[in-house]
Amino acid sequence: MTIRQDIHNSEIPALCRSCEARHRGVCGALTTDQLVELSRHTTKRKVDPGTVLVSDADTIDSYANVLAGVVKLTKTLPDGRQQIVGLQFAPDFLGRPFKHESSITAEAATPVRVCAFPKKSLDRMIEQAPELSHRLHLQALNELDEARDWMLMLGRKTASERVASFLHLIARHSDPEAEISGEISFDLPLTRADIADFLGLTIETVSRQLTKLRKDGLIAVENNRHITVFDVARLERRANV
Amino acid sequence: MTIRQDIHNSEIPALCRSCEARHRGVCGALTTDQLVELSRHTTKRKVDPGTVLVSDADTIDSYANVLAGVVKLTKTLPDGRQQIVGLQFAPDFLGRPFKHESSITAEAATPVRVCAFPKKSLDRMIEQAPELSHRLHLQALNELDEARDWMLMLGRKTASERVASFLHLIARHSDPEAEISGEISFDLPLTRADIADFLGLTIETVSRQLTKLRKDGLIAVENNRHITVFDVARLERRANV
DNA sequence: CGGCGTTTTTGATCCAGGTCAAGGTGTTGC
DNA sequence: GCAACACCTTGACCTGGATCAAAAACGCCG
Repeated sequence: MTIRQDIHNSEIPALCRSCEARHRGVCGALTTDQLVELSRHTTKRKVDPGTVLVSDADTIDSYANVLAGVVKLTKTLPDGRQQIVGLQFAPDFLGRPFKHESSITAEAATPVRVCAFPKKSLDRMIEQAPELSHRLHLQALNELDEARDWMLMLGRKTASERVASFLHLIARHSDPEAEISGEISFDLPLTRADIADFLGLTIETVSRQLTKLRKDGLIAVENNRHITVFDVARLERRANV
Repeated sequence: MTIRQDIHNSEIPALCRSCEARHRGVCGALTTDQLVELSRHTTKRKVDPGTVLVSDADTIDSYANVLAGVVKLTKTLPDGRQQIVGLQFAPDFLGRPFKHESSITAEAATPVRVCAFPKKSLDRMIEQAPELSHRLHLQALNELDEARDWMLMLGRKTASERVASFLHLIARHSDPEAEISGEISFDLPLTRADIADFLGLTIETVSRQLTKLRKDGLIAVENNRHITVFDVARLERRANV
């Protein structure tokens, strides 16, 4: 008990408090025993933008929680055309349960902190902890819903609707509680190239659409990264959400 | 025991044998008790193409197994632009666990047989049968993988690659065991309009690309629906899978 | 079989967004 | 402070696929 308490008061809580934000992490679904076991194999890492966390060539042997930053999931055609197929924000879970190879590359889009643990240990725990399994199921369904919204965007929206949709997505993520109509500021977690790969456009088109939004007085841009949206509701209308 | 055996030999087995094909159905994960309970509220339906099974306006109060045919999941923008975001083949499970409203419309693309049961009953069983929950989790992950392949297609592939990808998808589905290189025939489960909504194109472009494939000697088309692919490997190369 | 609505194909034209090519703007290190 | 580099914007032009219009093929029913 003292030992457990010890661990619980030193390493694990820090790990878990961040995992637990917004109740989408993994740790809160585990018993103290499992946490102790897991923490033995856990490694926290801080990685720079551009670092590849999982390559589509690899076999997957670890999972991770995103503690801070944004991870982009990409797919690439043989000739280099690329598409971002998912964005993982803290505290999302990173990994593909029940499968040993990935067809997806995961790469840090911003400076990222992750907390990684071996697939084996967690897979064992999934079987024992229905609550954990349920959370992972929920995240999968959630990602599926997002992917489908995104498919509508990729298949049917115009360039200007796409860029507005993207800004709206980031705005909502940066402050989920924000007023529907009103002003909101945030830093873009992606470069223009990433935004283009996200939206299925080129960087030139993204840039032109941002310029248009700026000239229309809907947003302000500082240092290419910091965005202020003056009227979220109007942006949303442009996005055709 | 006799009663159970009775039921098991009359209604349920028929239902389950179809559900169970390719091990993606729901029934095989249930105990006999649960099957008996479920079968009390189960209704099989045969529906014509175009019938809406779930509307995005509705609240969801039932699940279903697709026993035969193809169901398309669509999203529509206010101005009518539409995108197919999922295709459910038999014996897929149809429904969104843990949520009471859908942002998606499910519509029969071909004549379809479904076996529907109330959400409530199954939700209760999910909690009691980890095996069932696990299967649904697997299907969700599977659909997520498919959605992401699809996003790459929608974001980055050309019209000709898209149409080839589509034919390849249907070919694989119609005979998963088929030779990689060789001939294969099948009926398209979708109209040109559906194919266009699937691929993010217009019907004219789909038609032109099919004509091109025909003129290139890669496929033959009879009655607008029956397709023969002469060289699956060559099609796959065109698709840039 | 022939008439009629629906679906598909084909053709002509147009335009949103891609491509190519400079030029700006920040950021980092010396 | 300024050189070097990475990133972003702007402009000119081009093209793949959309749009509009019409003809052809199919499917259904009397």
